[in-house]
Amino acid sequence: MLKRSFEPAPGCWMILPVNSSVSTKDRILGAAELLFAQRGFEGASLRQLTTNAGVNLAAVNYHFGSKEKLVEEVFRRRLDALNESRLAALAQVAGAPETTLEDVLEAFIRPALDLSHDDSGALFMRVLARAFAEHDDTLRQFLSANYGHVMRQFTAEFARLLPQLSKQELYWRIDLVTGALTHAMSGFGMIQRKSDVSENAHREQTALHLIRFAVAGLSHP
Amino acid sequence: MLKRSFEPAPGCWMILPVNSSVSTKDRILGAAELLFAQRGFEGASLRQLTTNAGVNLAAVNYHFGSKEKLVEEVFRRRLDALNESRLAALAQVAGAPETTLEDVLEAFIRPALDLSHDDSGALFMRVLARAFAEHDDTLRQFLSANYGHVMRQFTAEFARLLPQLSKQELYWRIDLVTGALTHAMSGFGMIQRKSDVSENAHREQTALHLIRFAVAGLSHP
DNA sequence: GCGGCCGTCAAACGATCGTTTGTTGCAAAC
DNA sequence: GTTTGCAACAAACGATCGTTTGACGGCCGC
Repeated sequence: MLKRSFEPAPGCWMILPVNSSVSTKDRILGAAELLFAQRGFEGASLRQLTTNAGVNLAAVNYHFGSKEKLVEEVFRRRLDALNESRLAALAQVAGAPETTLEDVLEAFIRPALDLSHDDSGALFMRVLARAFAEHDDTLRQFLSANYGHVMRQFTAEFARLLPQLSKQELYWRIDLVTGALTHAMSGFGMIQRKSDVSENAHREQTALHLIRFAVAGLSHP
Repeated sequence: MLKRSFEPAPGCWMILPVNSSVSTKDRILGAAELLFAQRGFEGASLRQLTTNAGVNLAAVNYHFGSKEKLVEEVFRRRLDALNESRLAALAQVAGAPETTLEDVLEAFIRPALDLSHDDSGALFMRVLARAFAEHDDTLRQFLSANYGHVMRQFTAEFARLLPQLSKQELYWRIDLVTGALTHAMSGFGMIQRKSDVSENAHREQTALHLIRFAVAGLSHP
């Protein structure tokens, strides 16, 4: 919207408004991520949200149209990048004869783990887990419509690597693995890393745990 | 409270007030379970809830004190019975030399699966999954204080059967299994049973899937 | 310098929230 | 017959919700 108004003069000096060290829109999105994670979509009020963001109450409806649209935008901002990374990682291994289950799972888990690196990314994982548990039809349709193809591509690759499983059996196992991963990523930090372990080493260990667990759950006889 | 007023004349004709085929309290609890599953704790209003239950708006605060206490009572009613069943089933196998991982997991999963048999029980599992995702401190403390000992007993038995795992490793795996099971039970019915399979057979199959998956996740090398 | 647009703001809108109040009907206790 | 206590009810409480409005100021193209 903001960018649209600059459209008549395309390219070049599109420095974006200089005063926006962090733009109002982004401040709202950041505050929304935090408050949605803490209080849920219904529990987070726009007044609390805009106060935390340091912007006017009306700014949400001005920039996003409604609270519901804001929720969608919070998801879109993160999931666009996340799923792009996942698909890129998957593309590097999909179809290759030497590809293992670990490789595919790594392509799925690693981008999410990287996202969880900074605090706000970890918060988003909580938001995502809440959304899963909500069983809200509007949100599920939005997620399915915009990102269903990612899940479908991964499923296809799993099916290739696990030809002995029936479709029914494969769906069951993927569903269970998804549950475990969502749960683990949203509770990230519950199993505290020891102070003598570096952040990087901790993430590496986490990825190992998740992948080994998922491999075992997917491929058991 | 209602029963207290009948206390002076104990026994015999305590038919309970005849008009209460279903008491007001239970009607509220039932409607709450449904509405909490559909709209969450914040999203469910007492007006909608009491309307669905066919009781007066003030009845909730009269019988339960507040909305928050009602939430706790919804959990207590189901979890008391559920965990009693789990502990009873665990007691039958815990410590025995011939006990397998499957036995312990069966003791944990079967009561929840039986609860999900009727619709309202399945709804409760959704409520439980939402509560997990909410990360609400009040609720978590309540759950931990009242039912933490169940998890602890099961963990101890898992530790006995998986002596090769470090404590850290065991916690990781139990956490992941918990996530998978919660996810699966809350989404119960997403993988539809075929019409030519009986309800009982479907439940049996579900239990098998869950247990095999959990065994693989817990005991992989 | 002027007009038009955009982002921000305080203020208010009607709706709905959880909770409280005061009354009524009714059955048990005395 | 009177008193007491419980349960249900309509009505209202103040607070807070998402959203809308209209005014104000700064920046652009002209």
